[in-house]
Amino acid sequence: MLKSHACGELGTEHIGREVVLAGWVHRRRDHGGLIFIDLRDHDGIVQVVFHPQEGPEAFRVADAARSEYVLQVRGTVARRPAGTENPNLPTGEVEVRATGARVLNAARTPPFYVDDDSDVEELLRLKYRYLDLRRPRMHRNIVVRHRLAKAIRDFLTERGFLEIETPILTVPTPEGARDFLVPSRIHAGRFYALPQSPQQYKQILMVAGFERYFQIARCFRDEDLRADRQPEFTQLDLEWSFAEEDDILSLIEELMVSLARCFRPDVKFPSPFPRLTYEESMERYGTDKPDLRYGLELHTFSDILAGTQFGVFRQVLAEGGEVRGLCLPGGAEASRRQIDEMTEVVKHLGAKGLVSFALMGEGGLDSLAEDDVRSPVARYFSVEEVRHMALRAGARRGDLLLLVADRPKVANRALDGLRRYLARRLGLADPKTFSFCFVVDFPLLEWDEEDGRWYSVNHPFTAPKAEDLPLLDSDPGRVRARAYDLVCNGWELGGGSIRIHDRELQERVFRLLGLGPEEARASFGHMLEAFEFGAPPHGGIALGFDRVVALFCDEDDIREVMAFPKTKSATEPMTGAPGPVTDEQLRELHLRIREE
RNA sequence: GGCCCCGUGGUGUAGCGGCCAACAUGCCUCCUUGUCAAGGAGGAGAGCGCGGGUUCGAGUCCCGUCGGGGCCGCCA
Repeated sequence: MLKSHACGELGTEHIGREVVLAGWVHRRRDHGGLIFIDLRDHDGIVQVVFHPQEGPEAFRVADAARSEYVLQVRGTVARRPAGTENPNLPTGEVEVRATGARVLNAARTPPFYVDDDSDVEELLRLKYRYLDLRRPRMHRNIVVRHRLAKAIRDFLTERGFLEIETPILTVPTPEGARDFLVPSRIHAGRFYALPQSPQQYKQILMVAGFERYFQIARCFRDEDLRADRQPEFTQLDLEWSFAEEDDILSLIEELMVSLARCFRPDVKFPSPFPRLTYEESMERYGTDKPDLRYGLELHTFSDILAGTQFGVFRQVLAEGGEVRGLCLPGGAEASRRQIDEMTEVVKHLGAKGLVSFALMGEGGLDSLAEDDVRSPVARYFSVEEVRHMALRAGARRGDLLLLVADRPKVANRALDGLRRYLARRLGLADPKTFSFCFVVDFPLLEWDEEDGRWYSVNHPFTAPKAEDLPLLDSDPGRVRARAYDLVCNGWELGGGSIRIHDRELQERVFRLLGLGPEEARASFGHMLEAFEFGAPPHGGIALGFDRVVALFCDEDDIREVMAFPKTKSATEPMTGAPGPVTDEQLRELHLRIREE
């Protein structure tokens, strides 16, 4: 080894010890007759002092060293002279007095500062990711990622779960996200698909009798990227035979609690995790992944406004739309400009506009008078209507009612966005709270207007709730699934379901999805066949591991917790992926590039 | 597929129709023995992503294009 100690581990207990360190020049402070170098390695930073008398050779090395040079330093750990301790550094009570040093490798001047504070363009960071990852925060994120993975493996191993690998080269499926395809050299015109998740394999493992499976699995989806979505990502995938909803939710709750206690003792979280139904979540928050750290709950006012004089609302209601909205406490004083901004937010999300009512004046709502209601459209609304809405929304004088009228889907999307916008603007979301919750009872199916057919909300193996089975033929849209999501602070951390283990029910669901026996056999024949050989009832869940890590690292973008993420346009600037291939490679794969 | 923001020395920004494109930081040289974003003095370094247009004149306005980012759609 070229080093005896790590820079970051040195402390007062090492005083007097001779050490050999190796690391990078984090910062160099040249006082002419005395040079300080902050030496950084994987574990941290320590100050090295170079005296021309104590180590003339070492001093010459320090004189020539520059940022990011790789140095080996021999020296003695010493207590810093009184008054020169650095409380900002974990090793700040000591320093290493260099007696010898050599340059292990010089370095070009880095394109950006290796420092947490420098705000560098994403492209540059990714192109020089090895420098970006040297920054303490990024470095720490990758370490935390590893520790979380280990903690999860230990937790599940203790509970009898077995980590089993599943193939990366698998078969394309018609349902779900766009597949990444890998052409087969041996079979002309045929393709492997990279797994969107190990879904089918893990269910087959249940049929194989392993009962408790998990995997920290790489997954691939060829869809557009977001802050919380990469084409290549990692799932904590889990499947459990003979388990029911409560077993899986309890297990996941226990797991998250143990991780939070261990990794983020500074945060609060609810116990037990609240569970709300999909319907309730949509009604109260307009989304299936609500941020429960703050209120601003949504309300429906359609019934109150059934006889409204306001033409815009009347028309929306006549067309089957809803008038929904929320109350912004203390918002009555909002400026025209602020309300304009809120209007922009909802318009960007598809709403036609935003109607506001400021409740002015003093006293209870009973005494609310026409003059107390300030609104651009006040003249179309009676005081009674406004009072009723205010009562339902729990509003008081001094508050602001904000209304959107549209198809439920659009109104919810707009109000969810408005709610998050307001929370961000007003700083309502406490960063020291993990507001975990489970959203349950998702609908099984969703009607697609464009394609004119039903789609699985989760995936085709999700079991319907037993009490809703009679609706399967009569009113498929109302059938609820035995599906659940884990949500935290507005992030969908994961989801899963109890699966169908009965071949006949599976075929009914396939039929509803427009898959006849032939097509079903073509795509899922292996599953159907496996289920004929004694499939145990089973269920599972998959958590977005990158999102979990980001949550624990206090990052709002999963790229910050991935070593080598991709850009928004799915490229990898360091290697240049995706790259071109030779004609010979194409020929072997039986492919030809079509000129557009 | 749609909407929005950004693109100026190595890095981060300012400049928003007209003197040699400014500031900070980094870099280089010199000075400096207790700093820790060390300090002081001096210096080099960009013609404003790319292409076209408007104009007497364009980082500055317009169109296109490329790249980065945010959002909607998409993501079983």
